[in-house]
Amino acid sequence: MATFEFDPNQPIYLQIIAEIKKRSVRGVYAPGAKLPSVRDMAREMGVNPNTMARAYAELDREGFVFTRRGQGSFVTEKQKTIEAERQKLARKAVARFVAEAGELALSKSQLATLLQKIEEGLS
Amino acid sequence: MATFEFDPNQPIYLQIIAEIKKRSVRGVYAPGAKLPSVRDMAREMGVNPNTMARAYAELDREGFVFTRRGQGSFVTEKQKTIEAERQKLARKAVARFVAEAGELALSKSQLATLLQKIEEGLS
DNA sequence: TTTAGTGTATTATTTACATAGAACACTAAA
DNA sequence: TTTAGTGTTCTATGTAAATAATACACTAAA
Repeated sequence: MATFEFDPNQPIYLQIIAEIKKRSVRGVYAPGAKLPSVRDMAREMGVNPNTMARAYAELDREGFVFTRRGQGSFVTEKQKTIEAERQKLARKAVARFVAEAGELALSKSQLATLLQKIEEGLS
Repeated sequence: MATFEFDPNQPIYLQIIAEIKKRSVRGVYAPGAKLPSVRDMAREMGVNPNTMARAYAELDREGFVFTRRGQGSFVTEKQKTIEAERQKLARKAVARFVAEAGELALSKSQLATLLQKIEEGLS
């Protein structure tokens, strides 16, 4: 199976947190859905259960996930929270792109070309 | 002075490498220009000289910088290399944005709104 | 009550990163 | 030759992340 691809230059538990949020945002996990158990998800992604437990605990602490001891961990039922996460991630993506474009001192024409590529890449 | 802002979740030496490349791409350091000494740059960015030395050594290994022992380190004189770096970074920025948009399952209208924001943000 | 499946906690080990401090090797100029 | 300014190397220390192995606490169902 997959064994998720991790960026070796970023803590794994942070990448797991981001991945679970993105899955929730795009509906892979519905609001209130039960997440795979710590051990199952660890096996699925190819990491140590302790690392997965850390990710789950952090998601719980943030309120994005709620945990029932003995039962499992579940994505929040609040659609508002999930929708807020989508907006947050979308804004961050735009902000980063704009920042990077600035840091490269791209000309307007160069930027226009890139934006066109984006639109084409999604058609 | 500045004491550069580093992301605590990414190795500092990698962020330094990226920063020097971006400065070169946007002309802060001209092709062939002498970089500040390891000790000066370390002081400027607020890191340990050993960390800066690691960044310089890596840039040298990549061929983006060349070093003359006893004289200093210099940005490559090959404009081709710098231009290639600009293109690489630009492509990466676009690819990441497209990937993130996909991971969020944004609708076409949502994406169109974001793209418009980008164009506005640069006008 | 027993069992299996949950999350949680603990201890130990390894590795990478960053810092600290010092020394070395080379170059250019006084 | 001496000095100052380069990059380079070395040893030591502290910290965070990840793994490994184990045990504990709770829940639901057999």
